[in-house]
Amino acid sequence: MKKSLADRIEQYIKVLIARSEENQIIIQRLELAETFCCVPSQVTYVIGTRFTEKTGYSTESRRGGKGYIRISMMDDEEISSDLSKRELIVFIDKLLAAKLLSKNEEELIKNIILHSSQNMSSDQRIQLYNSIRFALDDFIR
Amino acid sequence: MKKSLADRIEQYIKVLIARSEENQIIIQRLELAETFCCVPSQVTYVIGTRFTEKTGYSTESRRGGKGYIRISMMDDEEISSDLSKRELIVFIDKLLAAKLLSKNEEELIKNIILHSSQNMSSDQRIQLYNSIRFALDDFIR
DNA sequence: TCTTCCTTTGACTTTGTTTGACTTTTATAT
DNA sequence: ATATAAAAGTCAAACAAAGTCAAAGGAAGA
Repeated sequence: MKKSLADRIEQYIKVLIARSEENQIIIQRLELAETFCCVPSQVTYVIGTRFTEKTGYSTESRRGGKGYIRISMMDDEEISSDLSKRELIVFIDKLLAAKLLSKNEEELIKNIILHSSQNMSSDQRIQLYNSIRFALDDFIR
Repeated sequence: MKKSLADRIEQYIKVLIARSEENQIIIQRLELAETFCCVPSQVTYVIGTRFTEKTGYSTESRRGGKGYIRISMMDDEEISSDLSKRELIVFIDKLLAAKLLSKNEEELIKNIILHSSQNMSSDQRIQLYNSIRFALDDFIR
C-alpha cells in the first residue's frame, strides 16, 4: 500500500525517536524537508497532526538561526493521564454550564470516567478520555 | 443465476483476504472501482452490505490524498468484544425502555461506545464496556 | 401486474494532504 | 545598536481521496 508523504515522515520521526536515548529528537525543519524533498511546512503539518499531546508527544521549537524542533514522547504518562482527565472534566463542566448537557448527563459521564479509571493502565485511560471527549464533541454538534 | 456486480466485487475481496497474510487487505476505493468499471460508491455499497461487523468483518478508512480502506476479518478477541458491545447496547436499550435513562442519555452513551471502539484494542474495549456497565448500575441506583 | 427489496448510479459533502506565499523570531555580523 | 540572514510559523488554496444520500433500475415473489 502506498503511504502518503506525511505518513512516511511520521514513520521516519518515530524511528528516530525509538533509536534515541531520551525518547526525544531534535531536528531542523528545513533539513528534514530536504531529506524528503518537500516544502518545510509539510514537516509542520506532520508534527501538527501526528505528534500532538493527544497522541502522547510534546514539542518545542525555536526560530531563527540555529533554530530547531524538539519532539519528545511524553514520559510520565501518569501525569499526562491526569492532565487529560482534568481537561475532560473541565470540558464537561463547560458543557454543563452551557446547558449542552443536563445535570443528569454530566453525572452519568463523570460516573463512567470514575469507574473506568479504576482498572485501566494510564495508557488506556488517555485513550478513553480522548474517546469520550470526541464522543462529546460529536454529541453536542 | 447471474451474479450481480456487488456479488462479484464481494467475491474478489474475499479472495484477496484469503490470500493475505493477516486476514486483511488494504484497498483504494477508486482503484477497485476502476477494476470493475463501476462508480466508487458501488464499492462502498458492497462493503456496507457484505463486510460488516455482523458478518465478522471490521473496516477502517481514511479519506484525502492516499486514502484507503482496510477490511479485516475479525479475530476471536474482536468478535467477543463486539459481542459484549452488543450486550451492553441491549442493556442500555432496556434502561431506556424502563425509563431509567432518557433518550438523550441513551444517545450520549451509545455515542461514547461507538467512538471508543475506534481507537482501542479489543481488550481495552471489553474493559471499557464493563466500566460503563458498572457506571450505569451505579447511576440508576 | 404489483410490490418489495436489492443494486446501480451520480451529484454533492467531508476529510486529509500538499504546496507556496507571506510573517515572525532569533542569532550573528557590522 | 542595527541590519541581515537564517531559521520556524501561519494560513489558505489546490488537490486527492472516501462518504452520503436519494433517485432510478431491475429481479423475484405474491
